[in-house]
Amino acid sequence: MVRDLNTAEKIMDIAQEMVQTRGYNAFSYRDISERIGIKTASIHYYYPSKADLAKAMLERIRGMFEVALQNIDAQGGDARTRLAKFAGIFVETYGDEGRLCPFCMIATSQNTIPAHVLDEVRAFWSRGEQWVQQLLVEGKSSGEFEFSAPEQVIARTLVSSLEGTMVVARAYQDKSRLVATAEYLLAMLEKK
Amino acid sequence: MVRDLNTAEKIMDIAQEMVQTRGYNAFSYRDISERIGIKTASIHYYYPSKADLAKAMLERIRGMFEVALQNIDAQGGDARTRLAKFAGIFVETYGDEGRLCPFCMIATSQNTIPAHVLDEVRAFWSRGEQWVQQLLVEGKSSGEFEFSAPEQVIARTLVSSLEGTMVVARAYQDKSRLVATAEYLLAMLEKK
DNA sequence: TGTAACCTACCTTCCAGTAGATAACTTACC
DNA sequence: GGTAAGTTATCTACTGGAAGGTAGGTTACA
Repeated sequence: MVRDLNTAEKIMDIAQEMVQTRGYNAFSYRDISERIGIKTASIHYYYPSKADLAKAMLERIRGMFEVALQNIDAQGGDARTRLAKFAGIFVETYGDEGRLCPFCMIATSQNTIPAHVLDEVRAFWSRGEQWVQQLLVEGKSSGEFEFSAPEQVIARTLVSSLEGTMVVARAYQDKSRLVATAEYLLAMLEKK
Repeated sequence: MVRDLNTAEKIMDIAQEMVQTRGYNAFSYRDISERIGIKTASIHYYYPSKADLAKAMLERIRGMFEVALQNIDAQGGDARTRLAKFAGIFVETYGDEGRLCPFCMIATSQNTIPAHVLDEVRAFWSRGEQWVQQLLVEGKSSGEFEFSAPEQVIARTLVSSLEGTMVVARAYQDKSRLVATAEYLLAMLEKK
């Protein structure tokens, strides 16, 4: 028999896609099993419970997110450019088929999941907000940005606005809504 | 026998609360039946399918939203005040227990519901955006607001940002995130 | 021989939805 | 005013399927 050492990842890939497109409570182990051709019991072998699967999936995405942030930092450039790349992560996630943010999807299901899964969601947003906040401080002191509100408020607004705009954009099947809002939010920070 | 003429509304009340707190795919006719003390078959008498229930519920909320908008207009006041009242609708919806926007919740389930239910979601947002856009035009011509982006982009951003911020605020159980973001988004429109 | 990676078979619970009965009230008509 | 017919709102009982999860067996490779 041909062994596939990446079954665990395949499971997560499909779970992630389904969370992004349908939501946590609208996909089942059966859905996954049919897609990759194994039985549902085999999925339980890798992820004993659905919450375990969700948590592992969110951990993996957080890791990828961290890499993306560090890549942006490594590439350098001015604050405006880096912030645009940050927003670009959300636009890329949305893709062509309207994939929403997995953390946002889990957050909308928060009263139906174990509390420790929600820890992942907060960890993701807190990290993103912290990264943006730092960038705002830099951009302000370098004179690129001009604003009077606290960096924390602006950073939080940026992140949560992108999350919500992904949801709305998909309802209209209009990616340009996401792009336009991202551009507007960034433009507001620039010197008049 | 004592008739209760409001069973249909009771059903919708509970359905709405559950959509806001748990999401469309995380509540059942059984949940409702247990709460109001009737059998699930009786709920089907009023709303043959779950999608019918969702649609009726969204229609009702849109009606209440329309009334709220007209009340704001009727009360008058400057553009900034009226826009703050608009944002206040979202803050009030959030309440003390973190109730999310029913339309946002349905939108995150969009690939699991009939298409005509999503029409309600778009109708809600389109109406809100249109109202805000009109207000932005007024506020700019009166000199209250100052901005260079198209009114449509700003209106869309305002609405979708509030939606997303409700989700994030609930994850942190921190209503002040919602209030702070609403204030920031409004402050950005004011003359420097 | 041990273990990783599956499988079959099963359990319990839940789900949306249907069929058909029934009791209570309303209306129409004599 | 009495009664027949229809309507409303609820019930019991059920269906077929899907859900998450478990127990224990099998296969294949190291």
